[in-house]
Amino acid sequence: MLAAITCFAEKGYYEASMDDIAAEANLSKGSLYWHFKSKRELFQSLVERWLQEFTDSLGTALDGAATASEKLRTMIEAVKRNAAAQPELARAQLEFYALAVRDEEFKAWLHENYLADSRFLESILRQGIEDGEFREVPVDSAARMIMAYLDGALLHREINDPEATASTVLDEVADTLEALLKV
Amino acid sequence: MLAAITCFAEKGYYEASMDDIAAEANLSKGSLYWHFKSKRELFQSLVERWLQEFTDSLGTALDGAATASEKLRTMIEAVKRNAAAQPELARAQLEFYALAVRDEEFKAWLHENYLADSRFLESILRQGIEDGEFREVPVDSAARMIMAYLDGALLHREINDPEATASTVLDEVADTLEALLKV
DNA sequence: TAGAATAGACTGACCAGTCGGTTTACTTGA
DNA sequence: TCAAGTAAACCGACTGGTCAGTCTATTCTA
Repeated sequence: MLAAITCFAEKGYYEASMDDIAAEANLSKGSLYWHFKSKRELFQSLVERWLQEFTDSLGTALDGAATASEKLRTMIEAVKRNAAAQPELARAQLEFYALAVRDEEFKAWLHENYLADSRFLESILRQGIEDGEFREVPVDSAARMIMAYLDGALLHREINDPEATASTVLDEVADTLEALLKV
Repeated sequence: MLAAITCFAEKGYYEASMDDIAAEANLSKGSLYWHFKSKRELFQSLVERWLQEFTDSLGTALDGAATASEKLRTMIEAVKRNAAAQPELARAQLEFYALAVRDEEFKAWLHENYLADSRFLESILRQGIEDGEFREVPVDSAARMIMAYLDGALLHREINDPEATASTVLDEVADTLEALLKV
């Protein structure tokens, strides 16, 4: 699976062949197909693991964060950790979004995660507003905004500034969000 | 080229074959290759036109807008008009981003546009801050934030809410930005 | 009648997925 | 203790299909 991430990130889903992946993994094609019944399934398990890891990482990240902006930062910290743990994954992620547009199953997975993250963000925002820490903005659209901003920033990094680390980009996101949300 | 947009939007770059496009255009493959020397070149001219149209649309959009938030709205209006004129294009756009990650020429085009749009947004933000209309935020990161938010919102629409029109999404973006930026 | 435009059969490369056979590691029972 | 058994894991040649791009022949059109 590591080999697959490497190949997909380097060449993209369509241009990475199963032969490439097998070679990268020092495996024969036959063995590769012993473990995964198709290219799609291989990609699918990659995504499954990625989504799972992110959810876990987010869940544990909540401990200890008290104020809403601390929670927000902690959440972005989790994104950072994930990005740092597997830098190639960011590219594979874009590939995945492009595929998901045409794949109902992938789309459903992403949507589920999207809803979960939305709710999570909304609760943070609600708390922040109640505590007088954040401005009074509609929590639903603000939550969507944060998620769009996050994904958009990582997307733009790929295109406009591949040298920048995800970490740097995410620090700016955190700062900007705080500057915009705080009273 | 319309046929190509349709096919790329429906199937994606790799799964849309030149035969598909020729059929959609009621043309033979030979004729298609008489007009475009390769699949990449065909896609390239699509993007070229799209970027050009957006730049034009933006340029003319400036007339009549006085305050910074009016200008911001006018700009988003331009994005809306473009999206409305060719709904399939939004999907092709995501496809294009995914390709651009691995194509230096495409990447350079996007980057150029990105820089131009950044500068434009920064000038709007600067004006808004000077006029006391917007809060005092760093204009460079705020400009990046707006662009990331815009692209992110359109991306998320594809995945999470394909039924929503680009128009609806962009209205929310405009409102949210105003709510966050205004003093 | 030249050359712009179209037609569609054809080629060659590539690649997902298969298949028959081999190796490795582990169990079992005499 | 070890030979036989077995199943997980591996190997890579092969197949069938697809598709970008080519080529030659034909039809408009000015």
